[in-house]
Amino acid sequence: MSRSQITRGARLTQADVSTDDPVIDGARDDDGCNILHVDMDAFYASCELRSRPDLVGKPVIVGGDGSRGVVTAATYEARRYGIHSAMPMSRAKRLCPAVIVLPPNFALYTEVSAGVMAIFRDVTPYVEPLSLDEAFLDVSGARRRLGPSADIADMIRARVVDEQGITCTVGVAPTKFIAKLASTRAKPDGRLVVPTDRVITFLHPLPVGSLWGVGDKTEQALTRLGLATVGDVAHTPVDTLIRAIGQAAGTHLYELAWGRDPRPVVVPEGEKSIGAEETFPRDIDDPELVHREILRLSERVASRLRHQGLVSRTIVLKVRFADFTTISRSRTLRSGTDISREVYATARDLYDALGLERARIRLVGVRAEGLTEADDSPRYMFLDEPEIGWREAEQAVDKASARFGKGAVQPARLLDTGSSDGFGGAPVAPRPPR
DNA sequence: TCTGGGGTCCTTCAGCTC
DNA sequence: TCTGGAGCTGAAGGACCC
Repeated sequence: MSRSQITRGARLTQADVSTDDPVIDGARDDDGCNILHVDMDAFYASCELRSRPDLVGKPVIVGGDGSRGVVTAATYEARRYGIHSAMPMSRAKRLCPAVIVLPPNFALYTEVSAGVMAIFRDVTPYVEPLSLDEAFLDVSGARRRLGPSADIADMIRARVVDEQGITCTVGVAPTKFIAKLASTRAKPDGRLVVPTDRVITFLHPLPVGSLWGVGDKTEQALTRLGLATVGDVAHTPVDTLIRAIGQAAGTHLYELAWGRDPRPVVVPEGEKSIGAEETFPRDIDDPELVHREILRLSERVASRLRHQGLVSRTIVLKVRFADFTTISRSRTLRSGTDISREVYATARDLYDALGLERARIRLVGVRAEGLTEADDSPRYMFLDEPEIGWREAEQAVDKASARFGKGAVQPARLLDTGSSDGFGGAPVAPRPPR
């Protein structure tokens, strides 16, 4: 997306967004519309194109290029070929042989995201990020200072282009759910206001898959009931929905279908779990290789725990087999831990307890749940545990990694021994500081 | 066609305590 | 002492989101 394509600060007209939409704004009819949903357009791809202007206007996708990679983001030019995110890379290349594939650069996306979120927090303290590239904003207080919600939305769009060089789309509505639908409808590089009195008109013709929380399985269940649109769901007795899809989902969808979504914009308190997982380049059946991968993942998870000053009480091991069936096993510890060695010991125990004999494994994952602040968490010492132990040693490793780079210091088992297992190792010798 | 990686939430079931 | 129910917690798995 080039800057020249963007009508900076301009109010959208009906034609800017859609020519056949019965509820498109264009007017200042945004009373009661205090919620904004801001969504970056093809975020990862847009970040890449900032430094590669030669690729603007071309079909570009971001994603892993290995045999099992999937598309993480696609420019709108690539989407014209039917490419979308989560699609296997092999299929994307078949659909568009000329597509340009870029590897993901999450450090860059995190940096751009921080800049964008800072713009949001300039507008209102009530910002609820959903991911790196989207957030809800409650602007009910900011309206007194900055004007109508639609104007605030346009100001945000202009600032994101000016300061970060990418475009975004904003949905403006009385509730989070409708605001999100509005931004989806107005994409890319648009803004759509759905006033309170037009919510039902906007909502009911949409397919059931538009409802938040309706994925493949739920859509199939609703289709079996003969429900195709949101309006169909709204006119179905809630008990029928509960029988088909469960208590929570049934009542939730019924309320959403009538545009009722009382959830406020919540400033997040912190993460609830931290995990890492890895799909092997090919399915493996060697327990030693699985142990090594569990060690590598445990190191990553524990390092992130220490970095964020958190400890975890529950360690979860995830295993996906060659046929894509997935199981998980968990164990709750006596006290929270941020020690790689303990995370690994627990995850490895869980794996060994499965008693898998040469089962073909596609993926393993390690997740830490039950997170609390390390300072608040009591630590139970064992009698044979030295006062200065693994925790201090691993903190020293963290410092070395920060100075010399990731992988500068790591368990000997993870060093590349020249084996031909295909998973390799990490850099061995620490580099001297410059 | 052949499915990544990082998360959250919900449901179900089992075990424990009162 | 035994038994059943309620309530809680942990574990496992599924579905969903970006």
